[in-house]
Amino acid sequence: MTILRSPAGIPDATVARLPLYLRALDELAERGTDVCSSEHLATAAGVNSAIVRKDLSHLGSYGTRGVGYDVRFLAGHIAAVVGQTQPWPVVIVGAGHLGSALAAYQGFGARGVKVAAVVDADPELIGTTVGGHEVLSIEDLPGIVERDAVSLGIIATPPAAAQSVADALVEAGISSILNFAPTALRVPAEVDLRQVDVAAELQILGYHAHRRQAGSTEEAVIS
Amino acid sequence: MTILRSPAGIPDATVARLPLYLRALDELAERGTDVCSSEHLATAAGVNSAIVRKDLSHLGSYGTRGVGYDVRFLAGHIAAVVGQTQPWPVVIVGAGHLGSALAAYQGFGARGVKVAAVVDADPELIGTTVGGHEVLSIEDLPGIVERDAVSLGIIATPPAAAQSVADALVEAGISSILNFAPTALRVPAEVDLRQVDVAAELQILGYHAHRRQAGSTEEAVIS
DNA sequence: CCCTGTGAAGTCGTTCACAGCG
DNA sequence: CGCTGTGAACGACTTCACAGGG
Repeated sequence: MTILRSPAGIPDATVARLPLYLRALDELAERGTDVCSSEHLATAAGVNSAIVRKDLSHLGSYGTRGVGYDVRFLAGHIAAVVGQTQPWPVVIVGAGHLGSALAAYQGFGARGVKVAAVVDADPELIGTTVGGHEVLSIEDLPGIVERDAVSLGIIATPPAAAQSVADALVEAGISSILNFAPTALRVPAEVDLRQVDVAAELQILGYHAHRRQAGSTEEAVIS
Repeated sequence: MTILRSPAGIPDATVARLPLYLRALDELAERGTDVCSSEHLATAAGVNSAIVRKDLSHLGSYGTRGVGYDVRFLAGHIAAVVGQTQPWPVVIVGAGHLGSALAAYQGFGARGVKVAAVVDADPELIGTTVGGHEVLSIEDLPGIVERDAVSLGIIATPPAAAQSVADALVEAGISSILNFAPTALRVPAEVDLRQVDVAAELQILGYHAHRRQAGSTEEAVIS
């Protein structure tokens, strides 16, 4: 008999949407909604309802047919799946504009993230305070990582420094990296790397804007 | 006969990689590389070579068989496709930590983006200077958009304000929005919307980190 | 001979549509 | 009767493998 369906092998696309559902469910809960349909959750999360049902089915989650999902129960379930039962400690490398903004960001707490430390290589910045965190030396990384059992690192440095920072993070034992520097990083296969490139996002938007403008005047000439 | 293959209908996945190629090509050009193979470009951009060739084939771009691609020519061609022949003016809404960091970001210039204005709703912030830009009132949006022909907007406000800001941007005539606020925005279909959610990225990384840790101890119990 | 450009195959994700349960 | 959960159809993207040109 089935006792526990361990949520193994959840598709990446689904995993990427779980945080959206979590956020949407938290909002619904705050507004006093106890139960919601897939349709309801879908609009709150900005996706369509078929995909919500398919995604949730991957977690082996139980809704009630004819009724919907228990908001609090589902939120707790998803939180457990993403390992957000207790906050993840994160180390931010780079105390420039972006690093400071991230260090000061108030929204992390509610999303299961807490800033363990901010480090930088620049002696001028070390010792200053950003977002309530004293900036430490990047030399201290190994100690910080071990002491707070940090497994997530954020790179918020200029591109030229990003690769060596990544190496240092891996060396210190960090296995998940979020990189804001516009560079392709080389990391070992077991390290999980995600990229945020604001300029690239704008260029993608630019492409579509460009097509909208040019679309009417330009014409394809084929054959 | 085929005179011009207008690059219509480029797959979204390809469009999303064009900025990476552009960045990689610019780096190669700076290092004095004149010609590069798909393999070469692939490693510089952090993808694999088959996808580079397929992507470039969508642009109708010409490499030389047995040799590779002319770095400068290809960069110019991609820049033209994404509409980056001249910088896109961008308006940043929200002069908090994140908005300030974006306003001060030095990397936009090289990537075909220029900050046209920074606006905020908070009277305390209006008139201050962030990243060399005087913060203007959000009331001035329509004027700014029209004067500088801005078509890209960045939302860097608290989530509670994001929807009304989006409405204001659309109202002012902006058709492409990059949203940093963790909220699902509702915009007209003709408006292009992209989302950057740092906390969500960290949660995704958290999921994998969680599985790495728990994977060995937990076990699936099926049937 | 090497590297591009591309059909074909394979993989992954989404959407559809409905059976089944509360 | 409504909504979940899911097989099946569909579509998109990636990878393979090789024909073809410089």
